Amino acid sequence: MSWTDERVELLKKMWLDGLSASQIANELGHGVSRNAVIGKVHRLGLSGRAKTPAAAAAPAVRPRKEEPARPVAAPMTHGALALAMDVAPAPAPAPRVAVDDVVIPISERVTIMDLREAMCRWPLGDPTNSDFRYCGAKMQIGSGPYCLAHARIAYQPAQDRRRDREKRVAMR
DNA sequence: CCCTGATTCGC
DNA sequence: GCGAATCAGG
Repeated sequence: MSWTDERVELLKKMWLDGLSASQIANELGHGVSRNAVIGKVHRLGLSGRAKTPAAAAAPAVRPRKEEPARPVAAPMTHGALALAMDVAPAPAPAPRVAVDDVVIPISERVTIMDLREAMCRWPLGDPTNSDFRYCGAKMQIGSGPYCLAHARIAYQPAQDRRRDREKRVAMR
C-alpha cells in the first residue's frame, strides 16, 4: 500500500495522540510495518522529541556523518493537540456483562490500537462509535480469535447450551 | 524477551 | 520517497 492523504492524516493524528509506532502500524493495516510508520513520521518531520538533553545539543552517540541538524518542526505539545481530537474515554458500566448463559469479563476491553496478537477480537459496541472496543481478554488457543467465553458464543457447539443456567464461568 | 523511537542506505 | 535492517535503549 502507499501513503495516501487519508492514511497520512491517520498517521499524524495517532502519532500526535501519543500512540506508539507499532500501534499505529497495527491499525493502519497489514501492509504497514512499524518501521514504515517511523520512517514516514521522520519524513514528515514530526519526530524530534528531544528526550535526552545531550541528544538535543550534542551530536549524540553516533560518530557517523551528520547533517547540519534538521529543523524539527514546532515543538508542539502532545497533550494540547491530543485534546483537539476525540478518543473518548471508555464508559464504565457493570463489571460484567452476561450474554446468554456465559459471563464475560469486560475489564480488559481495549481499543483497536491496544489489541495485541494474543487478544480476543470479540467486538463490543458499534464500530462506528468512538467507544467501540474489543474484548481484549487472553486469546484461548484453539478458540479462533476469541477468548474462551466468547469462543463459546461464537462456536455454539452442543445443543445443551441453555442448560446449566447457574453454572458460572469464573474468570479472574 | 517484550517493547520503544532513531538512523542509514539500497531500492 | 520508502522501509528493512540496524542501532540504542527501557
